[in-house]
Amino acid sequence: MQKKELSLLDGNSLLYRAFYALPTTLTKSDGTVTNAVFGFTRMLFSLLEEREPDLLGVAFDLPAPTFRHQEYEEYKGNRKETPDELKPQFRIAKEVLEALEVPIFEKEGYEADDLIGTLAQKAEEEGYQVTIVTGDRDNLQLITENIQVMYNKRGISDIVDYDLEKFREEYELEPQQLIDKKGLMGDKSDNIPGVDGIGKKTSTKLLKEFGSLENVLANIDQVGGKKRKATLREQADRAKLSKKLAEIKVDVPLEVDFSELVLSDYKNQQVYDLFMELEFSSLISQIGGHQKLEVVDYQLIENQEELEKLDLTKEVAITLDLTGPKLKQELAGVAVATLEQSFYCNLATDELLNWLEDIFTTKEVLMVEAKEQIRYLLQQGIEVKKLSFEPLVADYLLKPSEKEKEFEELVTSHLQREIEEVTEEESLVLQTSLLFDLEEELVAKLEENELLSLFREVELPLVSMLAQLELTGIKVSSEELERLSTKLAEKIATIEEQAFQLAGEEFNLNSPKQLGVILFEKLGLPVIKRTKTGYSTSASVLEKLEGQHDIIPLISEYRTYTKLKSTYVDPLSDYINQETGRIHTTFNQLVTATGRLSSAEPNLQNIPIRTEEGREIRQVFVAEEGKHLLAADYSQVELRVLAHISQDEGLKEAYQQGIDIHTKTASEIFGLALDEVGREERRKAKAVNFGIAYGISDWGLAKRLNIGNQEAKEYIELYFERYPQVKEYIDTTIAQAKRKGYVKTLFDRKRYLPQINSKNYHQRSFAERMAINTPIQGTAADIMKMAMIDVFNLINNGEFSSQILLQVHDELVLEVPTAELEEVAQLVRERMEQAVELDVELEVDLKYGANWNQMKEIEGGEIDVID
DNA sequence: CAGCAATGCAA
DNA sequence: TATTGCATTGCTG
Repeated sequence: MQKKELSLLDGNSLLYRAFYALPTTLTKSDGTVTNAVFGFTRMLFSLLEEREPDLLGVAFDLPAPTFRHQEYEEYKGNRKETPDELKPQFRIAKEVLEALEVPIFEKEGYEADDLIGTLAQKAEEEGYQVTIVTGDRDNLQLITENIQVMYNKRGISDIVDYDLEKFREEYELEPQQLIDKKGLMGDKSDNIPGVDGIGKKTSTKLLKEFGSLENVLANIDQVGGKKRKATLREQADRAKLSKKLAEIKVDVPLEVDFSELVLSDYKNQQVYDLFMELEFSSLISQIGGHQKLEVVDYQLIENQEELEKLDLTKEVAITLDLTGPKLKQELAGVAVATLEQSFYCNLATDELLNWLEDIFTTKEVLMVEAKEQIRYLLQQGIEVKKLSFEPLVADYLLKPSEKEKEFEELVTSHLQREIEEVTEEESLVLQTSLLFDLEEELVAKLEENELLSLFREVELPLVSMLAQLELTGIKVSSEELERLSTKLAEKIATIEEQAFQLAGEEFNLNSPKQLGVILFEKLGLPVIKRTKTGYSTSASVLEKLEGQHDIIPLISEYRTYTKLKSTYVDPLSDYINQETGRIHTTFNQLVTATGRLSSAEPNLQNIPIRTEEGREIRQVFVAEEGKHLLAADYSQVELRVLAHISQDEGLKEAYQQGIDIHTKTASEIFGLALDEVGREERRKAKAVNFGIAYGISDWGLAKRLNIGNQEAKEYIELYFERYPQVKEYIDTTIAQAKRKGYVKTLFDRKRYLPQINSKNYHQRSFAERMAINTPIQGTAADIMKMAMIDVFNLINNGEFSSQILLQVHDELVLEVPTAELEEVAQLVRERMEQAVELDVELEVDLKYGANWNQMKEIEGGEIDVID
C-alpha cells in the first residue's frame, strides 16, 4: 500500500515570504492589509491541489524566548522587527487555518522549526511520507528518505523540491551535516557566529574530510593552514554553540495523534464566509461558492418554425455562441433567456441572423461581453437598438481599479453562487439566464452609488459605439510602412556601425546592461543614476552625458530609431486586416481606474507626434480615396476641468478672456506682463500647470524641468498663491478622500483609494496624488465619452457617411467624405464643445488631411504659437 | 516560456 | 519623489 502523505508547513516563514512577495496594496476595502494571508492561503491551496496530502499541519513560532535565546542572548539579535503591516496578519492567517480545520502547532520556548522537526520524525517512525513546506533553508537538515522539503525560494510560487538525492547533489553533504556546517560557517540571518574565516566552501571541505564538527575539532592538527588551526582552537566553543543553535530539535514534548491531522472537507460555509470577509474572491471561486447552481432547464430549438413561434418578453438576455478570431467569427448558436425560460438555438447561421435582426430591433437586450457580440452583429448588418444591461461594465463602474473580471467571478462575488461545470452549451444558457439576477443585483448597487445614470447614459451606449469603431478600423498604407521600415533600417545600421567603432567593440546596443558596461566602465563616463540592477542609461541620463563622448548622441539616435521601427513601424503591418486593408484596434472600456478608454493590439493611442521622425509614422494612417481624416481635439480639457471644479477665479478668467493659460501662469509665477513672457518661462509654467493636475511635488517638478528643488518649490508656492482656489480644491479633495475612502468625478464616476489613510508615507502620498488627479482626468474622460455619443448620434441621424475611427483621450479621429467635410467638421466641433456645460467654455481644434501626419487647421482654433 | 526590469511612446 | 495607459527588448529562472 502507498504510504500516506503528511504535509507540514512553517507558518512563520511562509507568511514572511508571502508578505514580501505581494504588494501591501492588497487590502480589504477598509484598508486592512491581507497580502501575506492571501499569498499564504494560495500557497496552501496549490499544495493541496498538487500534492493532495492526506494529513496537514501548520507550525508557528510564539513570541516567547526560546531555549536558543537562553543559550545565546544575541540569537536572531539582528532581526528587524516584524513590519507593522504583517503583524496582524498572523492572527488572520490562523483564523483561515481554523476555518479550514487545519491543526496549528505552537509551543512556548520552541520555534516552528522544532515543532516541525519533531512532528516530521515522529511521523516518519509511524510510516508516513512527510513533506515540509518552508521558506527557511535550515529545514533541509531534516531531510531523509521519507522526509522531503519544499523550499520556497522567493515569491510565492518559486519553489524548489529537495529530496535526499537533490540535497546531496547540491551540498555534497548529508542533511544532518548541515548543522555541523552552520556550526562552522554560522548564519548571518539568525546571528549565529560560527568560526571566523570559515564560509561555505571551507565548511563543506572540512566536513567532507572529517564528517562532523566534533571530529573537525578533535583533529585540528590535521586541518590545513596555521591561521585556521588557531582560529578553530580559539573558537571551538563558539562553534559548538553555533551548532547547537542551528540544530532543529526533534524531541519537543508533543502529544500527537496523526489521525487528527486528516484533512477535512475544507470547502465549507465557514471558509466561504471568511473569504468573503477578507475579499478573497479568486479563492472563493477555488473553493466553490456556497450555493451550487442547478443546471437550468432549457429548450433546444432546432428548426426555424420553433424559433419564430417563441413568445418572448420585452427584455431578453442573449448570448451569441461565437467561435474564431476577431472579425472572422462564426456563429455556432444562440442562447436566449427570459425571466421564465431559457433556450438554446442551434440552427444555420442565416436563419439565426434573420431572427436576431428582428429581436435586436424590437427588444431590450441583456448581454455579457456585449462589445464582441455587437461587433459581430454589426458586421452582419444588424444594429442593436437597445443594450439594457452588461454586467462587466456595471462591475467596472463599481470597482474601476480592479482587474477585469470573468463572468464567473461576477456570479460568485455578486450572487454568491457558482457555475457548475457542465457542457459549453449548458453553461452558455446558464450564463444567459443569470443575466437577470445580475441585473437586479448590480443595478441596485449602481443606484446606491449614484452610478446608474453614468451606466445607462454613458457606458452602455458606448459599448455599441466601440464595437462600431473597432469594426470600422483605420486604413493603413502598407507601401508607406514598407518605405519607413527600409529608411529606418538603413539609419540604424549606419549608427550601429559608428557606435561600435567608437566603443572599440561590438555589443548589444539594446541591452542597457551591456551598454552600461561600455559607457561607465570601458569609456569611464560618470554615472548619473543607478537602477535596481545597475547603471541607468535612460534618455535623461544620456542627455546629461551629451558632449562628454561622441558615442552618446549616437546611442540616443539609435534608441529613437529602433524604438520607432520595432514598436511602431514593423508590428503595424501584422495588424493590417487583409480583407479590409485596415487596422482594427481593440478599445477597452474596463481597464483604467479613471474612466479613460485604452487601446491595444495595436495601441493606437500612443502613436508618436512630438518629434518629426516619430511623427512621420502618422503618415501611414490614411483616409480612403475621396475622403479625409478629420481630427478634433479638445484644447486643454483637463485644465479647463480644473478651472471648473476648483472654481478658481484666476484660472476661469484666463479661459474666459481667451488668454493662453501657460503664458498666464508664467506671468503670475515670474511676475511678468503677459507680453514679456518668453519661451522658457512659458515652458516652465506649462510643466507647472500639468504638474498640478498630477499632484505635484517639488522634487518631481525639479526633475522634470532639470532645475533645483528650491526653485521648483518656489514655483509651486507662487502658483498656489496666484490660484488659491486650486490649492483649496486640492486640500479639500484629499480631506474628503480620507474621510470617505473614495473620490468622484463631476459625473459621479467613483474611484476607491484604500491607501489614502495608510501609515506608509509612499503609499499614502501616492493615493493623495490619485485623489487629486482622478477627478480631473476622470471628468475629462466622462466629457469625451459623452461627446462621442453625441457625435455618433449626429452622424447616424444626419445621414452622413462619416465614421469615427479613433479616440485618443482628448481627440477624435474621423473619416469623412470630402463632400461633407465642411459640414461635419463644424457639427463635430459643436457637439464636442456643447457635450457638457462648464463654467469655462470647451474649445475644440479641428484639422483635416489625407493622412494623420500632414493636417491643416480648420479656422478658429487657438494656435499654440510657441510650443 | 512566463514574468520582471528597463525603457519609452501617447494623453 | 507627477497621472493614466501599452509594448518593446533583454534577461532570468
